[in-house]
Amino acid sequence: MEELPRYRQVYEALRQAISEGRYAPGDLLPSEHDLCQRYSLARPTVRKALDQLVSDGYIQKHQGKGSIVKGAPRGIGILSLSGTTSAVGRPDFFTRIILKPELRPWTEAFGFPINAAEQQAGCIYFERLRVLDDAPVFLDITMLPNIGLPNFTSYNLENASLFNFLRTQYQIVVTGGMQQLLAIRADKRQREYLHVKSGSPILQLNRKIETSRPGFHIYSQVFCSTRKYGLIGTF
Amino acid sequence: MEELPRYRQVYEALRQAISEGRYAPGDLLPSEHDLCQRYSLARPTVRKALDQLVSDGYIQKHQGKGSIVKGAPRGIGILSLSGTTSAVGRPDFFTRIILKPELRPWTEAFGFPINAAEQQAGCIYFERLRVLDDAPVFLDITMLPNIGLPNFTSYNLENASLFNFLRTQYQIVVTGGMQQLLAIRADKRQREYLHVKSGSPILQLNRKIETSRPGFHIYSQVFCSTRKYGLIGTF
DNA sequence: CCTCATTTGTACGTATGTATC
DNA sequence: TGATACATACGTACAAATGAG
Repeated sequence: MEELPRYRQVYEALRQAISEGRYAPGDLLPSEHDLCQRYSLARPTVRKALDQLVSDGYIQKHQGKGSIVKGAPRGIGILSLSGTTSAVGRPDFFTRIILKPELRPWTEAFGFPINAAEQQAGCIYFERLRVLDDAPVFLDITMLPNIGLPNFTSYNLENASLFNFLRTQYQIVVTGGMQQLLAIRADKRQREYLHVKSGSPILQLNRKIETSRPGFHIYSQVFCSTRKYGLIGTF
Repeated sequence: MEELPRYRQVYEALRQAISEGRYAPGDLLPSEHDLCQRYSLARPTVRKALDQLVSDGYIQKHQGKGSIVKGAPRGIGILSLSGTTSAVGRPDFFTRIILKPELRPWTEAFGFPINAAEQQAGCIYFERLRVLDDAPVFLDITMLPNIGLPNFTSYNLENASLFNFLRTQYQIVVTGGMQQLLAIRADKRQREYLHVKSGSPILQLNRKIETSRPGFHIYSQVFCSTRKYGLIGTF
């Protein structure tokens, strides 16, 4: 097991505390000075953790005042960095495999250009349905290049987060990405999986996800009915 | 005139260089060491600028390798922090006022709760249409509390960014926010302004924007036809 | 209105670890 | 293997905003 950096440990501890309500919205976090003492760290280290909390929307900082708790970002946070599973963060959220991972040639990558190495390696393709509260929420199509992923197709992704899976099995971590958003009319297949009526408007997300492995990208297309839940993001 | 922090100056310089193509996608930026010498700064300062470029999607960093230029984020970047005008960044993008700023009582704020001070102060309400390439793209409804904004309704927002306007006139800067995304069917009014057909799917964004002034929020609702352009964001 | 303690913001310098080539 | 480049972490100093008195 690998040790997290110290600033990350502080980040995780505070994030958890906020998520559990041990710090309520409107509260002030302990001052940077206090946190330094509490964790036996220097101020730049603590500040890095706090910066991360700000950019994730958990707190807001004001000079001369302190760090104000905003609370855990609500809703379905697929717009943020975390994978869908951890972003949604509800125990009744689960994943059903529609189409098991299989090897294919690349045809296209949701409008994103792919590089030569990816093209040459072929594509691992699979489809999943994300279900919340007994209702289908996301239809999720994923493609990734078949580069250095031994036995990928034989594993079971049923209820593991893809991002966790890549991290633990292959030491690949997500570092960022870009996404394009469209409003479309659901087609027949999407209607069936998402249980929406004919012609219903749904969201389409095309995502190109960067990883710690240079030149290795995850391409993902998500269809989402927003009738019950809107997608939520912070910035 | 106020001096920007040094890390911000470096950020702006590099951002501009990337936007203008002086560093092309795939290029390596100068190393942190080089940038330190070039700008006569210490490494933490340069690193802060680079961190910002990473989180804005301009570059990607890899340990042992360097900072790889990704290029300027493309498309209509309303999902990012910048205001719409600067995010779109095209000279043929402009703003038409549909409804001039007027004072109203608060009724609701796009589903977000508002605080007592905001409720008490009343609401400045206005509507704008954003046009690109002669085609309407956004219908933008904005509400903000009438707190410390003398003469706001008498100014002309026609082609000024709201965020720039608040910054220069009132020293209010945007620090972050949250947004909710929905796919909806365009109603009659939206169809007329956005020039879409009956029943067309469009995007609805509800945004609550935090500012440097504690307790002062901007509430904004954006309707967007994605037929020609998709919304783009990085994460 | 001013002062002062507190708190965050900016910036420096240094050291060591680790990934890449 | 070594040189280079980024990652983590420490300690220090001063500036600027806030809020209490």
